[in-house]
Amino acid sequence: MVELAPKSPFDREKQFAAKRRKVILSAASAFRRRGYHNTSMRDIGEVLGLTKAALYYYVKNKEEILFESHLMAYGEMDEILKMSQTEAQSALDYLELIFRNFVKLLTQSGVSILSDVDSLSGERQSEILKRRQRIERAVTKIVKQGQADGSIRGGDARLHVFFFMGALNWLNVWYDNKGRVTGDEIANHFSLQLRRGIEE
Amino acid sequence: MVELAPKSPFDREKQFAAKRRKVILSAASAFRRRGYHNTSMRDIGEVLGLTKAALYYYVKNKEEILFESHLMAYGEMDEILKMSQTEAQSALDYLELIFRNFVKLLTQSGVSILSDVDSLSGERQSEILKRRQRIERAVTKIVKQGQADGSIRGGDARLHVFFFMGALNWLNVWYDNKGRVTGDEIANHFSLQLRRGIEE
DNA sequence: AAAAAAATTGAACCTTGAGTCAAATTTAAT
DNA sequence: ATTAAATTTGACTCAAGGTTCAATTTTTTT
Repeated sequence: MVELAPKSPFDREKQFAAKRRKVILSAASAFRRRGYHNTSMRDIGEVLGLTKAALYYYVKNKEEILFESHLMAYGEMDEILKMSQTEAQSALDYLELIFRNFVKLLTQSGVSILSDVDSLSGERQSEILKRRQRIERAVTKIVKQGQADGSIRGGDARLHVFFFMGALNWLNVWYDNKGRVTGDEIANHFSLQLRRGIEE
Repeated sequence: MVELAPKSPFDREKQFAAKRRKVILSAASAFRRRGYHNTSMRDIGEVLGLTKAALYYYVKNKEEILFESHLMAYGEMDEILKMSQTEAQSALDYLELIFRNFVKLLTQSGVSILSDVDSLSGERQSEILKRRQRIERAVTKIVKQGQADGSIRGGDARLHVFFFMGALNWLNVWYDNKGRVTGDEIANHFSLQLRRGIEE
């Protein structure tokens, strides 16, 4: 409840933004575990010691929370994709690195890929789908590069991608921090399985 | 609306069971596409030319539909798993075959794996989770056999399984019969990627 | 064609949970 | 300490959608 006391006159906005972010992250985590519709505004507030009414001070409505949590996840994934590719490595190496970081993102940060896209309506839904597509395209592009540079075997690049992106999404369903398997172990295992699955 | 006219006095039950099954399959398909909570009883009825009230002649409530569609999917998967394993083949070959059939099941029959398990309550939820576990265990067992007979490389067998089962579940999200890729293509592609990913 | 059983419906009921708002409380600034 | 702004709340409204049921229509049986 009590945070580090802010002194300078202008962290107002920051303070607000930070708490808003907390709301969204916390909600996203609940959405991931229980699903969007099985999580009430009351539930979301409770975790943070707030009434559901208080949430509306930070967000316009529930859908906005879902929307923003999607944005957040895809934002992080964009960051990972932006990592500069070392010249030396093959496209496969590059892809493996990206995938490893995706796994880390999902297992170690609070961020989670969400799938209740259908609960978003109109513009928001299509924006999120565009973001997902953009990521899929970027990854597919790398796969194609790999097929060109000889590090990745042929075949429908999109199918290659769907396969291992599926593994990633499914991770969200079963992975639980408290399990015996650590995020690093998963990252290692998964990136090897990815590599073997598509290498030349 | 009009079906083949039944004659014998005893297809009553059959008739009823058949229509009930239709209701469930149709609903399952909608759940898969739009999600459980984004599909109203009205929606479900509409597809079949029924009022939502009529549905209650066939099912006790909405949750029962979700429950039964899960059962149906896992029932089919159990069937696939029951296929006798030819002595000759390695565990990896066997696994590949099973996986291929899983993919076919999801792309070609109306059956779909559903994920709204959290919308089931109490007993039902745990029964479904048990069924899923049972399948996962059976598959994991095959992987372990493969590691023993030398056809599958080492590593945490459960992680091997989660990876490609993820691909399977994700399939449900993006695959659409009307797309350019056929179910067979996917089956071929996926089973190869599975094999390569874990072979010794 | 009448009677019985099966199937379907329209109209209501009821619960849940999202969203609103004026008032109360807490925190920061003077 | 006082004031003002920021934050939170309790009580309420409202709509959506699941569920019920008596009445109606359709189908089957005799």
